[in-house]
Amino acid sequence: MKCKKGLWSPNEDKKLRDYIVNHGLGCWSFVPINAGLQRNGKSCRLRWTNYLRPGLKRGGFTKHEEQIIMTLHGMLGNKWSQMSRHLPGRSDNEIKNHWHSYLKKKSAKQENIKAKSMSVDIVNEELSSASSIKSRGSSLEPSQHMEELSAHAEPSDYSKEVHLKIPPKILFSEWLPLNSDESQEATTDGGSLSDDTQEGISMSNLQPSPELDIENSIYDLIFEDNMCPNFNIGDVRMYSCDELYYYASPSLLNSGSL
DNA sequence: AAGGAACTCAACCGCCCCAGG
DNA sequence: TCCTGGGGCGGTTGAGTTCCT
Repeated sequence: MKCKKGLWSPNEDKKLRDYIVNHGLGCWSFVPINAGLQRNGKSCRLRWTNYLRPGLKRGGFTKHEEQIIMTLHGMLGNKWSQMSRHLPGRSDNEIKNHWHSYLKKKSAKQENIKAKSMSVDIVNEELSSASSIKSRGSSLEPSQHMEELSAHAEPSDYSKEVHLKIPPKILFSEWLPLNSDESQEATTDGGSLSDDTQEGISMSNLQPSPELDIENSIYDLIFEDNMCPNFNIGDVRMYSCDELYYYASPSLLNSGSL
């Protein structure tokens, strides 16, 4: 069979998602055959883990997440899959991309600043020891050196600027049923997406573990209520309650959960 | 407004590990 | 013990998008 490459079409996504929801995760080599996809097993696995898997939190990384990645990278190196285990909802590929596109430079800059400040310390040390010999010391006090250095340094959290320019988004798995009508539609197409009593994998088994922070709490709330909207919802931390209400579905609001 | 540079991100490639025959 | 196939992982690519001059 000729294997297709390149971007996945919505139709292919639907086939893969339907198959896994109905049959669960098994041997990836059989998935494309059974699901009627002209893809290889690896491609299907990648598409599922990086894009279709429920619980994926897409969009901009928060400062907290970036901090975790920076720390973990210092400890683990390029162990992206291990890092992803510490960041619920983030795939290893996403973390890797973010590192290469942004955090690597940020990390390098921080290292550079650290190295500069260390060299300034050494220079100052030498100057102060020289001043004990000569009556005149350095023209610049150590604190002045640091001021000069920090004037050229990037703001320590300039990621904030990026987040303000491009508001981070949480993308609730687009394909999840928006309402019962869609679930019904899915049933006619081979099986219900939300029927826990059905044989095979159940949606409850696919849900992410609950997190305590507000972001994930709201995520869980919407996810568990099976009301994932087919649009990107702005990162809730960036919105006022009124704006959040604007995005949330009526049934969620009526539940009084928010 | 246009064109090039820089960036983002989905996806592929190739290597490695491990289990089963 | 060797071979083979599946799965996981990290590196890399390339198309699309955004930014900058």
